[in-house]
Amino acid sequence: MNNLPFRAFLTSNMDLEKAEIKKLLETCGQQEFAKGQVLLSPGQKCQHTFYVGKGLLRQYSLDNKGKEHVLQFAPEEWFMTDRESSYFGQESIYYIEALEDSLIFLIEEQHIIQLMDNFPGFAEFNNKLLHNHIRHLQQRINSLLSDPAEQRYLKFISTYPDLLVRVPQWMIASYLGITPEGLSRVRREMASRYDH
Amino acid sequence: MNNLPFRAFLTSNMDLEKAEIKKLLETCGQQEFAKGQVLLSPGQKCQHTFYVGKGLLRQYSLDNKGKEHVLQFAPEEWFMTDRESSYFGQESIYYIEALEDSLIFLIEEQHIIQLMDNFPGFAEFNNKLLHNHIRHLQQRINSLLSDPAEQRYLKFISTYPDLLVRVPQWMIASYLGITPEGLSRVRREMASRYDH
DNA sequence: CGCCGAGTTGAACTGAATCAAGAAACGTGG
DNA sequence: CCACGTTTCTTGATTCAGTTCAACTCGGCG
Repeated sequence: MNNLPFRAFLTSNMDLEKAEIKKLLETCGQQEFAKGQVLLSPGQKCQHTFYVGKGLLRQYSLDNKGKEHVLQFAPEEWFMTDRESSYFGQESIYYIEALEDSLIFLIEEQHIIQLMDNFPGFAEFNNKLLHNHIRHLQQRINSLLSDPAEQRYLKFISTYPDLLVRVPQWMIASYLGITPEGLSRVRREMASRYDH
Repeated sequence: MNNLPFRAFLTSNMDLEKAEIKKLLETCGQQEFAKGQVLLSPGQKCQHTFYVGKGLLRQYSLDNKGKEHVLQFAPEEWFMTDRESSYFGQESIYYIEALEDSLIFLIEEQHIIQLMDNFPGFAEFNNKLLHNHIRHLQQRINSLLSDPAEQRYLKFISTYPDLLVRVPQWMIASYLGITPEGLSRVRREMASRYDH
């Protein structure tokens, strides 16, 4: 079966040896999701960590007024899961949805634990992923606390230039914690400053 | 030497065996910090993960207007570190400061890696800590995106009831992403609703 | 006693939300 | 390939939550 995108990513990672990669690829499934398809809904337990081989996922919540709030995006070569749910076994409060037709590799939490127990290299690999995740979350919190809307938008652009063209503007607004109208105005303001 | 608080915490953790605990306690140092003392400043590399045996730490950043923003608090039995710095080796952009006279256990990143390599149980322990950290950060982001100031305050109270009395109000305001005046008004509003 | 940091309060202000409407882009079926 | 409805984006008018600035109180502490 064609697990090339995932295999290539794992191979490029220095921490992992052939045996570990083989074992991981054996135990993980893969599945195609059409644009708009939902991989996880509130109330469900998140069973997998998703690796995005192709396409784009987003995680979002719904507040009590029915408003969506984007927690994160995951384009190619990113992992996405609701760790609150998949690791701690709680019911999730989030949606995970495919924003494009996507090829997803699915890893079960128990297999991650097993691999960690058997391969120190995999434990370090996993450790690195978690630290990376924490780094992003921390930077985002700091930005939400410190920066006005425009700066958050600028940081978003420089961190995720590709998403700018793949994701509708109102979702970016949601990710930034402002309304679509708000982001529209921020953009107009920026543009007007630029051409005098 | 008296490493009892840390030993007790580690012993109560199911993942860890005696040998691992012994090794960890051997390699980690301990130090007392007075109230107000700074454990990490911007520009430095964060060399340690801090375990709080007694006392209270906070991590905060300074924005370009000189305003403080509290990233997190760490009371007894919590770990604190700037993982962006200690793991990725970058210079930190945060302060870590003791809010009370504190007894701190210091663990070096390299020792964590070593323990992970030698003890699968420790890898799982570490894994759990990281997942816990991620869970908190994610919940906070969701709250910052979804909830108005008052709800964020209510969540803070129910999550960290003890901090309410140990931390000055203006720091809690900073943690919540509002001004001290803002929080003062929120509290007045809540109180007035309560006694009619 | 006097000082200083913490908390409160009021008045004016502001960044962003809301509401409503129109324009542009997009997709789908005929 | 066009026609249609739907979604996205923009714009304006209004409202609102929360900020800013300044004054005042309170309690602890040298």
